Amino acid sequence: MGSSNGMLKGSLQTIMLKLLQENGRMYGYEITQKVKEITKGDIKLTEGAIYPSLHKMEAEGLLITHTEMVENRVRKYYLLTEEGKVEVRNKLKEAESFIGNLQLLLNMKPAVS
Amino acid sequence: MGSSNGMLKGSLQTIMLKLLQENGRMYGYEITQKVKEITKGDIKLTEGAIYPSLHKMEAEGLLITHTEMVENRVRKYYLLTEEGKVEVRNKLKEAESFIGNLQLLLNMKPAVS
DNA sequence: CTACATACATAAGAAAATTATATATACTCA
DNA sequence: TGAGTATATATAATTTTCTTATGTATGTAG
Repeated sequence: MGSSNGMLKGSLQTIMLKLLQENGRMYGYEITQKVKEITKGDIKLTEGAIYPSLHKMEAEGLLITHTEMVENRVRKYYLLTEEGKVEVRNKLKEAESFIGNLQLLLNMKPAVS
Repeated sequence: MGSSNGMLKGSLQTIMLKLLQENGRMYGYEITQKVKEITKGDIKLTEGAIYPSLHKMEAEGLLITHTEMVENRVRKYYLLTEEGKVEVRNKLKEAESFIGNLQLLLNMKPAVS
C-alpha cells in the first residue's frame, strides 16, 4: 500500500515551502500530486493537512495567493513572500541537520572518525 | 544554540526503540543523555515527551521494566520484548524509507537515473 | 447515474509534542 | 544556609499537527 506516513509530522511545511521555492507558484491539489509523483506514491498528502497548513503560512506572511479560473475550476495559487524565501532556507538547514542526527541515532550512517 | 528540534515529531519512539535495541536496557534519563551525546547537543529530549511515550510502549507490550536502586535513587530500566524487537525493525524500515523520500523532496539527494 | 478526477474548505477528533509543575536525593558554591 | 545544578521519575494542562469525515462544485468516463 506504500502510504505508510506517520513520520510526516513536523515536515509538511518544509516540504511545501521547498516545492514552492522550486516551482515559483503552485496550488494545493498540485502539491499533493507532485509529492505523490516524486515519492512514487509513498507519501500522500491529505487535504485536511495541506489546506489548513497553507492558510496558516499565508496568515503568517510566508505566502501570498492569487486565484485563477482554469477550465471552469477555481485554482488558488500560492507564492513565497520575501519572508517566506528566508523561511525556506532556514527550514532546509533545520531539515538537513535533523536528518543527519536521525541517521546517526538510527545507525544509518557511519560514525564520523 | 543548536537545540532547534521541531521536526522530532514522529520519530521519538523509533529513536528510543533503536537505542534499546543497541544497549539492551536503558532508563529514561539515560536515554536523554545518550541522545544529547550522539547529536552533540542538537537534540534534547524532554521528560514530558519520553516518559509518557515509554509508558505507552510498555502498555502496548513493546517494553518491559525492572526497577533498581542505584546510589539511593530509583532507576526504571526498560527492555524490549519479543514484540518490541519486531517493532524496532519495522520502525527502522519505515524511517529509512521516509528519510529517502524526504531527501528526494527536499533535493538533498540526486534523482535516481 | 455512478464513480472518479479535479479543486477547495472546514469541523471533529486523536496523537504527540511542549511547558510547567511536583517529588526526591546529592553535590557544589558562595 | 540557601541557591543552583545534576540525577531520576511522573503527570497535568495546553498546543500543535495530523487523520478522518464531510461538504461544495465541475467535468469526464462508463
